[in-house]
Amino acid sequence: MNTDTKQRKTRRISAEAQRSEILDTASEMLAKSGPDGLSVRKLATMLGTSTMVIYTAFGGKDGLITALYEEAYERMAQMQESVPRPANPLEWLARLGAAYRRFALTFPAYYSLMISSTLPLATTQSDEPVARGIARQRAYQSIEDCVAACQAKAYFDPALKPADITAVLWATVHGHASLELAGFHATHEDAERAFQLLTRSILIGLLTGKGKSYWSRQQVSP
Amino acid sequence: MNTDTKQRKTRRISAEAQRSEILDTASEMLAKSGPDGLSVRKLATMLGTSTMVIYTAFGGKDGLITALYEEAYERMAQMQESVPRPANPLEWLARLGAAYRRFALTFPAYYSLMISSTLPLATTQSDEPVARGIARQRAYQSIEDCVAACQAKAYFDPALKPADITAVLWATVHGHASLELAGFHATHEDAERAFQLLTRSILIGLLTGKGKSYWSRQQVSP
DNA sequence: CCATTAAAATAACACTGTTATATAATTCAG
DNA sequence: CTGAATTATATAACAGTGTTATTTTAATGG
Repeated sequence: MNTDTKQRKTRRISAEAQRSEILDTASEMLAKSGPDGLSVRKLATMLGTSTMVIYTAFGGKDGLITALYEEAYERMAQMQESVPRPANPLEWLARLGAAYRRFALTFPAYYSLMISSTLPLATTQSDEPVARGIARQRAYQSIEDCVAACQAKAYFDPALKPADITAVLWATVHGHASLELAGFHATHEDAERAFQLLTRSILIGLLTGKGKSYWSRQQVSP
Repeated sequence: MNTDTKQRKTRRISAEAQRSEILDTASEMLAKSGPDGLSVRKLATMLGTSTMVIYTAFGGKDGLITALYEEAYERMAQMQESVPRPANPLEWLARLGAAYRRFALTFPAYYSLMISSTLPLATTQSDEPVARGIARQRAYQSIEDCVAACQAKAYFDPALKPADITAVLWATVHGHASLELAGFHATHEDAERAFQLLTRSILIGLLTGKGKSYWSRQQVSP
């Protein structure tokens, strides 16, 4: 019988355990010092190792940031999926929007990493960009499903392209979260009021007659 | 008579001319290589001088970026102010929103600099942040005036805080521009359709009954 | 006209990401 | 189980960055 049954260990711990250990420390660094404060050398020193372990595990800083990027979308996807799904898709949509904002405010470093266009975009080949697209897709899935449900109930115009509605909703919550994180609003109450006005307005603007009647009924007597 | 009538020249050209010469080259660099590609050393080499001239003129890279930041808001303000102002404020508002998007698409480097929160924010004292606030104020002025005009005509609910409406409109166009620049939309047509749907929806959602009647009249028979 | 002063060039410092080389540990074959 | 091949780590060096201290140069004012 072969001895391959014993688990392969590279050095002391498995490669994946080391990968996640690096990622954990890197995410701390990211949350504390921001994307610019993330240093491969500091990270290695903080881990008590050499810089090479980051290179063997992630290929370099770009690979590390890409991994953090995917981690950010993973967390976003989890937060979106953990939103309770009420019977009515309009209520679901409102909760999804609130969850998006909550994610941005809870993990500002991850969020700013997600939206920063100054990333290693055109890196090697069509390899990492694809993986990035997959990670994003899961985060978008909930809102796409919700839009489809709203159109199925004719709350939104079924003639509209679902992707267009999704883009509109995404731009709405993203625009607010981006401004709020940038310190646009003086107080938290101002930000809260603006978010409420924004989400209610875009909903009203998108709703059909059937959607509006349901919405107003809910608004009046909740 | 004194010899002070001759214009004081520091070296070869005036300090302000040198400042703008540096800023011009820096903006080219910014537009070509993005905020990360902006290097003090490369800039000095490109100018045929030493790095010290940037330090004497701007105090360092942070000061240079702050100057570019103000330049960006200056251009944004000019683009907003150059928008023709029709008699009806709703049409004006639509054109202001289109101008915002046009600015982002025309000067993506300046725009990404404006919205990048990873800037030398808490730098020295309460000196540069104030100047930054002033530069922003001018860019916001047009939309604030427009909102006030819309509320005066009761197109928007006069009971609402003008700042809230402004924040909503700003988040809307900013959210779309940010997503479009990040490559969210596959084609230009998709982006165009999404922008139209977004701006029309937010307007409809914000308008009062009086505003809606005017808007639909315009939409039907333009 | 010369002494003072301010600016620019030069060189050095502390840092960054990355890579080439050498060392150590692990794996695999016999 | 032992020796050879492989792989990961550590070390050191390279090219680049922003910044600062020092020296040199130019412009100013008495």
